[in-house]
Amino acid sequence: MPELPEVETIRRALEPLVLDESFIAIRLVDPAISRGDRERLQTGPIGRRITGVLRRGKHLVFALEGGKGLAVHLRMTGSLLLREPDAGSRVRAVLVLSNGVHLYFNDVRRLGTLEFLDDVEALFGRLGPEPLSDEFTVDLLHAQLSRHRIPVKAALLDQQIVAGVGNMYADEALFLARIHPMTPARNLDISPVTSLWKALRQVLTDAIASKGASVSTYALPNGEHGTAHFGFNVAHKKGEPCPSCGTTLQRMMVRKRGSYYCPACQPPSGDNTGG
DNA sequence: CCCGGAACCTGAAGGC
DNA sequence: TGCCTTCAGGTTCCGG
Repeated sequence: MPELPEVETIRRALEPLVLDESFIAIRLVDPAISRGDRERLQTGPIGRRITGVLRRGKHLVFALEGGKGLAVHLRMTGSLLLREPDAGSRVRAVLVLSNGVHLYFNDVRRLGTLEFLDDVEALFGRLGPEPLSDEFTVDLLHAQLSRHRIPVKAALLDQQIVAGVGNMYADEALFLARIHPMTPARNLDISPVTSLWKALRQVLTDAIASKGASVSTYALPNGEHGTAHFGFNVAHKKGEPCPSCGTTLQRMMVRKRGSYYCPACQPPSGDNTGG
């Protein structure tokens, strides 16, 4: 499941391959992948110089001349590959570049999207702060969380509160910060928010260094797998002992999302056990 | 505004 | 063995 570290890893891998090149064809194998107008998606990006590959939250954007862009969202099972996978291929689109590079948008579940952006900044403006940016301070996180009474786990998944955090890294960050996932976001004082801020930055930075977590279909463009999941403390580890205290890790549903946590290290605080 | 829940999608896993 | 149901989760939309 590509989250911020996975998308950032893909961005870093692709940028040197496409910088200053241009798209010469956008082939829609499965037209349903298109978000917005299909005609524009196939014609808009053609011939425009690629000025960079950007990431904002979980969005990957090929920045094009004139403030325009080609946006990719991999959702659950999408990947951008330099070679078409021979087995189990579910190629939904092929991006052909002026230097001969082909990018195969592979996606079993068909939830991923491809969109031509007239204004890249408009997309970016709809998202919350980047957790690894200088702008993202403890005070900003505290301010964002204080506006919501929803469970902190749900708040971390809200892309308008913090951009780029998904289910795995939310669980990992809450574990490091020793915060129960059901704790109402606005109940968190500056002290636990400081712990959460540090945990988010550490978890995301470490995962990027490990080239992302290959727990599902995630792979780098060259087919390589990331190793961040080997460093997970709680995510997808129900029934295993907590690496900190040995207590059996548990899984609970928070807003329909599976949430892994240590009941001893992350005890409920106050009235947050309701479900 | 705030929040919960359904829908989208398909392969894997579990129940009977 | 096989059919059926549920689950996984990022995002968007709808309803209370």
